[in-house]
Amino acid sequence: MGAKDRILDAAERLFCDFGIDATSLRQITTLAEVNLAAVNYHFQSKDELVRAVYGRRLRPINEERVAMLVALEGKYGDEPVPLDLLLDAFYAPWVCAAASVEGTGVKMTKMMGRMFADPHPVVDRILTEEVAPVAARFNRAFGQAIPHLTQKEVFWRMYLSMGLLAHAMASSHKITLISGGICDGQNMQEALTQIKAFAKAGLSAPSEMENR
Amino acid sequence: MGAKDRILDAAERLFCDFGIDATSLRQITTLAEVNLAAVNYHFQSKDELVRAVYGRRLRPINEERVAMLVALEGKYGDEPVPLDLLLDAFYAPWVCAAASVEGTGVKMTKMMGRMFADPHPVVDRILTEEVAPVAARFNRAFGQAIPHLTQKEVFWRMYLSMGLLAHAMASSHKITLISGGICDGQNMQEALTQIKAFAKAGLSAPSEMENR
DNA sequence: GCATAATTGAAACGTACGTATGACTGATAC
DNA sequence: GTATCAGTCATACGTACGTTTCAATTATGC
Repeated sequence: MGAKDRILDAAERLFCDFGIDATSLRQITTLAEVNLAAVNYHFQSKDELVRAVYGRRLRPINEERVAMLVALEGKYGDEPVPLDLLLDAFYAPWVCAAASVEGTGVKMTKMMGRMFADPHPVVDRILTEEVAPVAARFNRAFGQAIPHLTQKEVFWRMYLSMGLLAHAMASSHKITLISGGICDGQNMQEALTQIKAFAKAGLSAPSEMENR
Repeated sequence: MGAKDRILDAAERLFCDFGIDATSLRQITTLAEVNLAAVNYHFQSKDELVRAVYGRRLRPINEERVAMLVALEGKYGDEPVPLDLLLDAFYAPWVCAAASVEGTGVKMTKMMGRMFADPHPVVDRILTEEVAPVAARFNRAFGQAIPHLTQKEVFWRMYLSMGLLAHAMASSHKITLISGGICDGQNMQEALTQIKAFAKAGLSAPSEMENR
């Protein structure tokens, strides 16, 4: 494995554990067993390295999400796609990706879940570039699946649904702590089951606008 | 207003916008118009300043949450408190606190919402000290309000309910962006309405365990 | 096999960080 | 009036940061 990939792996692992700001290039290059200058050679700056680290994971995830959505829309034609299946396309690729790197000991989920809360400007940019378009794509499908809601409500609920996953991912170890071990936040299958049940009910809830 | 409070205010404002790591003591003392050494005089270190900044806001919020819960439990006796009212006690003090400092231009919500995702060790400690006990207190009440769930499910759903608020708080500006201005994440009343509707349905969803 | 390009190496750059020091200020107490 | 003490100040300390430099090395094309 080349130096470039070793840097990406090391950076990812450290970003997950300590965050971007608290991770120095020297920590990264030490862990990757490459020279310090290699980062600025292969990437141009720390910011570009961050983009590369996120992009490497986000791109395939989002491609799969859109592919699943397109397949569902093709299957159901003009009818709305059932919420269950929509949520699978929305959530499952995240969990699969997380599971696929789990063996390496990388807690990718924490880094990904942090995206929405991270104040780092680079993360804002990554979110806009990589995630926002996919969200917009899904928003239409959710709108058709829950037609009793206004457009505004659909946005809100889809956004909150993303938040459920982000929260569970970002602070997976904390539910284990708080619950005294009853819940296992690291078990992504268990988490996904809970999240999906919660999100499905939340999305289907009656409109708040109707009552006015 | 004394130097100590001016430091707290300045630190809070900067932590909200840029995060803890990306905020230097020099930025804080410049904004607060105090000498650099004042931070280490009034607080002992940056870490202790962080604790003070969070504690100043968290303590009254959590006191009010518990007070509301106690009042509800007193009123309903042995009967379970309705979920609606429980959620009010759970959520409302946050929103009130956020609204009360809104006039100062401080986006307290972002800092608070970030708590669950922030990898900074000091934040972990704050969460354990200030938030975890209150969460445990509410968990019992939620368990009684949704008796059709297992203990494990109650934990999960309460945790996800906290996540909804955290997500909306931490990334309030991002839903405005993504939705193209249709939703207003800064409008905490609008957010609270959406979050409560979502959380109520999510919490009340049928058990996933029953189907096995 | 040799010219050329790509990559790595050790070391230094300037800057910024959190913290510590010791002199100075101004009020309060006796 | 002077001793006391909380608070402020300018300044320096040591360390670590991201980035750059340029020579040394390795791989590639012909």
